[in-house]
Amino acid sequence: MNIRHLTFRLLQVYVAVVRAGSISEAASRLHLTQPTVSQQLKRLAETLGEPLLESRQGRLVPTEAGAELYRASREVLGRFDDFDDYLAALRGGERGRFSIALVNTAQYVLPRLLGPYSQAFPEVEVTVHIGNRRQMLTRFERQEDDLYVFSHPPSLAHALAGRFLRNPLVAVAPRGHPLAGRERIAMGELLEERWLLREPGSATRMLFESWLQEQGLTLGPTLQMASNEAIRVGVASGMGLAVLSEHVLPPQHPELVILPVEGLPIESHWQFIVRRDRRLSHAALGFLGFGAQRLEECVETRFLSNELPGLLLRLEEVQAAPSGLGSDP
Amino acid sequence: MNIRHLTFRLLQVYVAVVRAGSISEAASRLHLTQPTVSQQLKRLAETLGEPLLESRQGRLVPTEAGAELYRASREVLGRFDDFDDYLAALRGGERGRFSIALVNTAQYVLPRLLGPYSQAFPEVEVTVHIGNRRQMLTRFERQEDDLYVFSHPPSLAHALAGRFLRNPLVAVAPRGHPLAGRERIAMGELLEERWLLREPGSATRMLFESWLQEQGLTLGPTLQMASNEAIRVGVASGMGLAVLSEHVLPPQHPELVILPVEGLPIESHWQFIVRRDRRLSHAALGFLGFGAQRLEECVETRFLSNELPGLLLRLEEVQAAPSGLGSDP
DNA sequence: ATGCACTATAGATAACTATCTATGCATGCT
DNA sequence: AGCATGCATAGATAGTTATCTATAGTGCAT
Repeated sequence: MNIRHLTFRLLQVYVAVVRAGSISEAASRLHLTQPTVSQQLKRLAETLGEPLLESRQGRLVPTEAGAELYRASREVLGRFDDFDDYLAALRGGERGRFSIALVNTAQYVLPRLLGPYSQAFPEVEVTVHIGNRRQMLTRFERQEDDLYVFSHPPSLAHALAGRFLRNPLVAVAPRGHPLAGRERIAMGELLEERWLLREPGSATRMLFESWLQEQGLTLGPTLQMASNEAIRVGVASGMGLAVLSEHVLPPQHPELVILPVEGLPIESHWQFIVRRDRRLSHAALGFLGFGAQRLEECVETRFLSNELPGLLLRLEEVQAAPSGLGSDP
Repeated sequence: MNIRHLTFRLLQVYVAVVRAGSISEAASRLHLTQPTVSQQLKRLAETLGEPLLESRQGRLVPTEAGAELYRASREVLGRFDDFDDYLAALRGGERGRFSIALVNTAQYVLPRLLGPYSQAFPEVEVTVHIGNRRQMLTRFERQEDDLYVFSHPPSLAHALAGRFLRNPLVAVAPRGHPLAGRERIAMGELLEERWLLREPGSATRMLFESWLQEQGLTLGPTLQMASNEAIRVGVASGMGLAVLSEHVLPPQHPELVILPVEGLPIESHWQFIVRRDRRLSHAALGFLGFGAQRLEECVETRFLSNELPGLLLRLEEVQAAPSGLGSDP
């Protein structure tokens, strides 16, 4: 038999006939004329090289071969119905997978959004990659992920961005610091202190350094630690001062104080970055949609800055019809 | 998605592409040109409304939807390969089912053929119906079975016949019968004996009675029993005489003797009868073929009379191409 | 025997499919 | 920069399919 020209439609028609036990009846159920169904059947039987139905007491009954074809057809059609459901779930963003790459500092906050999302969409597999800004940039260049979180986005030539959270950088000092009570402090007064800095390649450090440059200031003694946590604990235990994202501080932080330095906090925003040239998975889109709607419930109001609806709109323009392949940059 | 125009061919092509990881490679494996495959893919993706493949480092890799389609396709194609095997087995007569209707007396002999056949083709389901000639005729009229075994076939207008076994009817008497030693006996001498007869509608009785009529004889006292076995035992225990198929007698029958009556044995043959208007199942054909080849090994040589090869030839002429339906008389 | 219900066949047509060759475009290696 | 490789698009064509209307044949029930 030549399977090539077998269509699913043909199987549907065949199944309908077996169920109806009559060609005419099947035809009317399928909204076709009787000769159409007769012919389809004939062609099917010829394709398979076996008669499929016999008339028995006025009712059409499958032959041995026909019965097996009926079984096969039902399985096959059922399998494709399942596939259809799967597709629907994919499209609805209820299922699938996406990966998201986070700049280190954002890991303190993103779970607030990811957690509720995963609860709502347990069938979606999310992969989270975390590293410093430089590492994330590499991933971005290589297009390894669906979504990226940066505070300062890289070139937006191939990407779209949407802010979703304020990320203020503040100066912190240990609780007993001499200037802790002051209403206003000039940065100049602090240059002789020892400063704890993140490693080069970190976004926090980059922001702090370019701020210093703007102010025309240069730090005195510094000490480098590759982790926000380590720095926070270091400051608390008197090793020095630091500029950190407010999100790094626990809600209660009795052993630390925020210094009211003039020009601080450095205002920045975390944003979701999406490559324009990579098709976004439905699941990732679903996640952004979830954020657009539910961000308010997930993060503290004072940090809120939800540009996600706008991002989604722009995405819709970019992501259009399906083609055989997703394009490759 | 519209499943209607989905062909198995399309799925085969898709599977080939996923396996090859490249359109060009798949095309060459399929002996198609690359644009052909490109287009098929495009159409497939459009039918399903989702992109199926992405280019990743020069290799085509399925998307989420594509991966699921690949799974579904393989299952579905596999299912139809199985179906194909099933068909092949059906065609080869290795599998399937048929039913055969036997005149009572034939049940002593047909198992000799059916037994070895079933051993050789254990996947074929055989149904055997047994009854007297009249009952079998009814089944024949109603076309309830694939094969029939008669000694005298009904009208052959709608049927083909092929002899396969001699069925001589002999007169039997109890061992001590006064005429048992004689070399030749005239039927006339036995008319006053009591005769045990099968019921009306039995073939054995019919043959005996028409033979008597030819001879211009009439029986004296008779006694009717609806079973060959009962009659054989009845004769052995002195209830009377009988005319029975030689096949009814066990190989050794010390308590019975065959009387050398003039004009006996009545010669008849069992034959397979096949309706011309009913498609014969491959399995039934296989059974006849088995008989044509192996009958010699299954029955005693003195009963042999194998016309089955001829019957098969005539059948081949009648049974032709497959049509959507088997025809209905 | 007459009619009803069902199936098969014929003939027509618009749409679609499979397949090709030729060509253009992007990517990545050297 | 240039070439090789691989994919996409365009245009052509023969063949196939889906579907219809009209009509003929068949078997069952009255």
